[in-house]
Amino acid sequence: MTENDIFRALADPTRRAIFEKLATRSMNASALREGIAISQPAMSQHLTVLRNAGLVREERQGRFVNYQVDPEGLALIAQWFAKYRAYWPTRVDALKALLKDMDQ
Amino acid sequence: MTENDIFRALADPTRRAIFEKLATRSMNASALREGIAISQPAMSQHLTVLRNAGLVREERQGRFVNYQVDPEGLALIAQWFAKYRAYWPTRVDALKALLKDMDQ
DNA sequence: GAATCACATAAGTCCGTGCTTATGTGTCGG
DNA sequence: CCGACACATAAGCACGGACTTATGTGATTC
Repeated sequence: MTENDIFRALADPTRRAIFEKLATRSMNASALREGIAISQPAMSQHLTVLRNAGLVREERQGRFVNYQVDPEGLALIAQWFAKYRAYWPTRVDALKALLKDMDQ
Repeated sequence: MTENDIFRALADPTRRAIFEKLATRSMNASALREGIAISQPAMSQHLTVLRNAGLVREERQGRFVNYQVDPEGLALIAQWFAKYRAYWPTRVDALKALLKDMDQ
């Protein structure tokens, strides 16, 4: 689970699609395949890459494996981007709104 | 300059090193090579990738080409991460400090 | 307990990509 | 203008990665 693992995991558009789908709600590998044209082994391999990157967590439930977003990977990569926040043209207003959200 | 271009550009550790070096101060391609074991053509190719991703801007100055961080690419990718900010374990205090910095 | 299901792993193939060497293009100094 | 310099582009190669088919593993159902 290194910075490099995370960037390389997110470099693949299929894996980003998987991650984005998991961000809406946690689900198992079969459910993840719905709507994404991909074979079962390919999905399994992608999930392994995402898991090794710390972007996804797995939890066995009988013969199913439930997957969910792992905050650790996101935190690590958010830290990387924070180093360059000076270059972000982010509006202060948008940040204030975000802060308000988090306070609630 | 798509989301995919940016992620793929950042997937390479050498390109991240180049970008990080440029984030400290803008410089030309020769100066960028110092400290990074890389040939001149390889550096040129990496800079092309970073430029196409919108992560870097170039500005001709005589026979030199000065490179600097382009905020556009960072903004686009920051937007992507913002979608998953709900998963970030970011401290509210850290955000408040950031907000304070930006107000100044 | 045998078949089926959900998923992982193995092995092979193909294509993209990062490197190299060689050469091209444009700019400056003498 | 002519050599040197800063950088870009071309072409070829070698490796990694995403896919495939085939098979393995463990849990469930009847």
